[in-house]
Amino acid sequence: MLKQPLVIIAGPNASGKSELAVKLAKKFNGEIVSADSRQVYKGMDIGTGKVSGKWLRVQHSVSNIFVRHRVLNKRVFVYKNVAHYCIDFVSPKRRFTVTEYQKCAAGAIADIHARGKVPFLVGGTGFYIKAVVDATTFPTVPPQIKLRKKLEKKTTAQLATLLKQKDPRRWRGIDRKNRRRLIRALEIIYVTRKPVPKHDSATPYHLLYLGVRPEDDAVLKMRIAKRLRQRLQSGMVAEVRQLHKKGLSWRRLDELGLEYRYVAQYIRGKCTRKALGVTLEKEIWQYARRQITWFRKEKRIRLVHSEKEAEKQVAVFLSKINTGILQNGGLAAVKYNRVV
RNA sequence: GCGCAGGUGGCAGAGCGGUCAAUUGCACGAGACUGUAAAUCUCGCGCCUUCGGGCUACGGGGGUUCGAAUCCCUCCCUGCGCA
Repeated sequence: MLKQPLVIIAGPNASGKSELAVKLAKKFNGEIVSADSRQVYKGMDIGTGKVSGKWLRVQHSVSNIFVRHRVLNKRVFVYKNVAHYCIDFVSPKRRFTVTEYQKCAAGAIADIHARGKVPFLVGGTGFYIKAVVDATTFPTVPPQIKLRKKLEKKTTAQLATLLKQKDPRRWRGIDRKNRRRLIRALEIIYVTRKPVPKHDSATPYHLLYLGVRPEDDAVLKMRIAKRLRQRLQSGMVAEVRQLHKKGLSWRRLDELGLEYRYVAQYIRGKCTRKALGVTLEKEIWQYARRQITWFRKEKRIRLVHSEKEAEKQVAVFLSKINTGILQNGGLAAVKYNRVV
């Protein structure tokens, strides 16, 4: 079977991924699959920089002979007339996980392919992107709350020793000071009664992996600062208040990180408005650094510095792909109808 | 001008005769990442190094001592109180 194309657009916070993606998707008959661990949540809009799309009913009228489509009358998140998937669909009260994301994204991609369109995987969550792009297999052990509580009582050193006994191979590779990882590894071992399986992964797609990142750190910093100011001015605090009112505990908000963590602290009177701005700007920058570290490691990435360059890359990539779909112009016509 | 309290690495802030290139936190830098990933975690952080060590350092200068960031004198600066 032929591999289907997948265009990835990755980059740190505030690098302009979303807008670029929409432009490219429009131009190349694409649809967007978001790869953002926070934009999946409903009600988290301003703080995540979610595009201001709407949930619309969509009729996919596919006129493509290769496709036996199945999606009819589905609701789709649409922004600037481009469909977005894996976004704005889960309750923030719940803890969403990579595997769930993986299923959602893989499904969306298959669906987009089935309709003869090009999927654009766009986001800043490296781990999520990797899970999809390499179809990583995760051990099928869902989080065991009770077990975790028990393990949580042990010291980090104890956990490490335990893991060393049960699974030396995993122990060798793991970050031995990271309790969260140790606990998960042990959890897998206890449930499956076997060592943690080796990771296997293989790309099921033809990839074009694009990276966006401002040439200069100073530019990125400025963009972060500017964006933050806008968020704070346009209801960021109210959004967090609203989430809390709807039942998100402070603890949960803290876990959600960045804006959600620090605005919640501000609301609880733990810092002044001014201090909030300062810390957040710093924290977001640090986060961007972590993202960059992740993507730096990804050797398949091609850095693009402008919209033009990105367009060119996509054009060349798609023209090389020999699926027939793109050449014969059998592109699906899609209509989005407003849902009340 | 007098009295008191201080001046330590980018900042905050320990140390108060040797084991101090100097606890710690923050900032900064690098990195990890097998169902929380905006999370979680690690390492580095005066200068040089053949990684043994070497050099310059705790406001400036001078002293005491085998030895000072730590004690004394003096100068400069800062904060508080009195003028």
